Amino acid sequence: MLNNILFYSLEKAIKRYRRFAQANIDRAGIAITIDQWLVLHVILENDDLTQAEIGERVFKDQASVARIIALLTGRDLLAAVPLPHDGRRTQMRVTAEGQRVLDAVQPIVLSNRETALRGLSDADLTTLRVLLERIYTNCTSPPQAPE
Amino acid sequence: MLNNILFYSLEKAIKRYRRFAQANIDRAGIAITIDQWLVLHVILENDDLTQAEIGERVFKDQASVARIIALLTGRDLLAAVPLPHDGRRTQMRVTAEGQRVLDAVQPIVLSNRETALRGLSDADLTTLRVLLERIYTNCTSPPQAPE
DNA sequence: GCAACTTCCATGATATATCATACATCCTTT
DNA sequence: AAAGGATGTATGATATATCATGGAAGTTGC
Repeated sequence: MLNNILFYSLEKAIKRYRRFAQANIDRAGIAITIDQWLVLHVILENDDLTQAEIGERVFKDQASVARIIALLTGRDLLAAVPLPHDGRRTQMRVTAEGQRVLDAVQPIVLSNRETALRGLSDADLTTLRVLLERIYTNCTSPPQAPE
Repeated sequence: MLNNILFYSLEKAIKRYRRFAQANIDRAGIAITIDQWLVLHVILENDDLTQAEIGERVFKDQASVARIIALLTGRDLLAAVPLPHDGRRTQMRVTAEGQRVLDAVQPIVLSNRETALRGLSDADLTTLRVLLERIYTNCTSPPQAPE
């Protein structure tokens, strides 16, 4: 039964956290989604990643990243500069407005995390992380034998 | 920094698990999504819930439940019988085909959970659950004072 | 320098999440 | 019974997730 309810607790916690975090951003009057913020943040730190590489860092697939980038570009938080040496790609640049949004969201994200983790010790966090990573790796190589 | 990466681990674990679980259902040749299965399962156990009540049990909102029910009904896994005493509602009934799908998916779900949690002790699961519940409650009452 | 392969991105189709709203139906109060 | 409020459902708009595919551009082997 523990086994049974664990994934409920997981879903429950993550969904609640996401709703909570988004609500706090909304309440601050900042028009960006958490997912868009994540992508923008990654691009700020490394502007020469492919969409697939960005996706790896935020656990999204390339298609999702492409659409998020399109939205960020449409809102002028991100600008695409063609790369001369590779016609398939463009270099992403966070615009001044994008930087403003990042700066505005940053303290909210920190506060969200702090609130969400209130009462959890460092040891708790480590335990949690280790167990979650274990679940991740357990799900990574499919169990079925070669056919 | 622990704080920092925890939510990454959370996202990572849950997304991986969902992909893993869905892949195993797909591989078994069963045409249903995990979310549809969840809703169908809840309805089987209790066929006189409102969409909002179903949503509470699977952490979805009423709109999502409505759409999932529409899909299940369209695939004849679920049938809607009007309730005589309340014209707004219909009673949901899992069809024979729906029951077949539930039965087929059940062992896969059990095996998915077992695989995902391999190597975690009961104590680990309890710890995990307690910590996740704590995150949930931490995010539940917004921190800001009444206005 | 061309064919085959690979990489990168865009996009269609479908499912879900969220918010908001519309609509019908019920219930309560007077 | 009529008005007002509450409840249950459907649906629009937008964002994301996933799979699949198409097309452009790069690379490799010959």
